[in-house]
Amino acid sequence: MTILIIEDDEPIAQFVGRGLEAEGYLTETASSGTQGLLLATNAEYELLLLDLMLPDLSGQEVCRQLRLQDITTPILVLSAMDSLEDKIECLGLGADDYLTKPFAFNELIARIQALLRRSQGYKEEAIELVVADLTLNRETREIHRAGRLIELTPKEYSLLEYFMSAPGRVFSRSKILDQVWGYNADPLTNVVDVYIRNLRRKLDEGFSVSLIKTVRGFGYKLVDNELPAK
Amino acid sequence: MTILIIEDDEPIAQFVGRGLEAEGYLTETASSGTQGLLLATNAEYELLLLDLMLPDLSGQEVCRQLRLQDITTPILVLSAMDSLEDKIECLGLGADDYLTKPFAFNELIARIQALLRRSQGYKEEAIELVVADLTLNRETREIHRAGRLIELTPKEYSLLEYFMSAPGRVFSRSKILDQVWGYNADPLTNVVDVYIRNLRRKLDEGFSVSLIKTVRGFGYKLVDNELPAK
DNA sequence: TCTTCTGTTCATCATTTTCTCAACTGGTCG
DNA sequence: CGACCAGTTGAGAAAATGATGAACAGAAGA
Repeated sequence: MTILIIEDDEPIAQFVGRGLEAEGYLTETASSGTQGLLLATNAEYELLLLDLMLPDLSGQEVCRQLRLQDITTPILVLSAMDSLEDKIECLGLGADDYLTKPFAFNELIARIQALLRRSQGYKEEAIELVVADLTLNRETREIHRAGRLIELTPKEYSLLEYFMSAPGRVFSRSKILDQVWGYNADPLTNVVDVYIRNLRRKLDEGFSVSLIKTVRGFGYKLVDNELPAK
Repeated sequence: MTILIIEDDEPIAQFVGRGLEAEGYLTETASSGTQGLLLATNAEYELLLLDLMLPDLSGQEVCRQLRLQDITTPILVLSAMDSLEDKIECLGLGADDYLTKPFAFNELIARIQALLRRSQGYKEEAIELVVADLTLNRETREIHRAGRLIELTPKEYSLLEYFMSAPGRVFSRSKILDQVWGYNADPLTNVVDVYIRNLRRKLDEGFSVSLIKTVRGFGYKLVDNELPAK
């Protein structure tokens, strides 16, 4: 769930970024058109917030290029220009929505949610995830293993939630970094390993069966729900 | 707990908004049909006040779209048109009541209360909320912990009521801001933290068990009523 | 009008979390 | 056998987060 903010005005970018983070989104910022285009082309984002007035490459151009490359990430244009033509031009170039500055933060959130809902379809998210004797409740944020409450830090929680969304599936380190950390700036980091370790310590302590399996050369996976074939 | 006013005539919107706030409601305003539709779709409101004559998207259309999306928030239409047909058309589109401008403010209040009463009747709102040894009585607005009366300011009361409506559930700061403060113009404020602190001071003073739990990195929750999962 | 009470912001402090680093383990393969 | 690779682990510095007290403005009430 990462949102890319392409905006050269530092204070605005920061304001929007922090606000979105308070809403629970991950955010990244690009401060120029070319940088934004580059990031949007090479990483997966849930949504792009695009300013029109950018130093090197205009927002319009960023938008056009992305659509030319068949990148369908929803684009919400933020602009100081209030003219109908600008709006129409942007929508013609492939933007999905258009919001005029200054705007109420509320409205920004509403539009983002609307776009996300539209792009993700209506897949109902389960409130409680269950894998083997492990349960994760999204409403209370509580995790139990065999009835015992397990306390996790936010990152540990996100990581486990990600694993539990697809039990049995193998996730590569870089995929995990992308989805849980929201960026892949440093490909040499071993945070993932470290967090797997922390999770293992908290989840498996006192139990005989380990829930997270290492897949050598690929990554990690959570044990499957299915009964072991015997 | 918030009423959304969809009205493009600034003075009227302000007049109604202030009046409702004086009555103790939280209000928000949308100045166009699309904006109103957007907000009503993506945030939770208790009631919508809908003008028919709107710049971009007519009130009728807003009404129709909302009902198409299965959004059942009560809608009170405000209109300058006094014809029976208009009224019938609106009610046919899913509006709940119809008030002709100009109207007496008193009448507006009366109809709003009627609608709220009707819509909340379905929800079967409990008069007394109970969590652990804490009780909140909506009729007397009294709060007791272990029999001891606790005095709260209005904001503290709203906050606690919100928490008690879903014990055990984790609420993010922004969600709390949305629901209790009714806006999030400043997503960076820490009022919520401060109010939690006030509540804790008043609720937990002299008791050994704290009722409000911090969920680091996410928000707060009230202790759960349920027995621990076995 | 004056006073008190509420709501809110701000700065500071303590704690927890995140992440990097470097040493370590154990299997694999020349 | 020894070098190497992939992953594991512990420790600690740096950053983020939450708790708290104080200050203050504006609203409500006397």
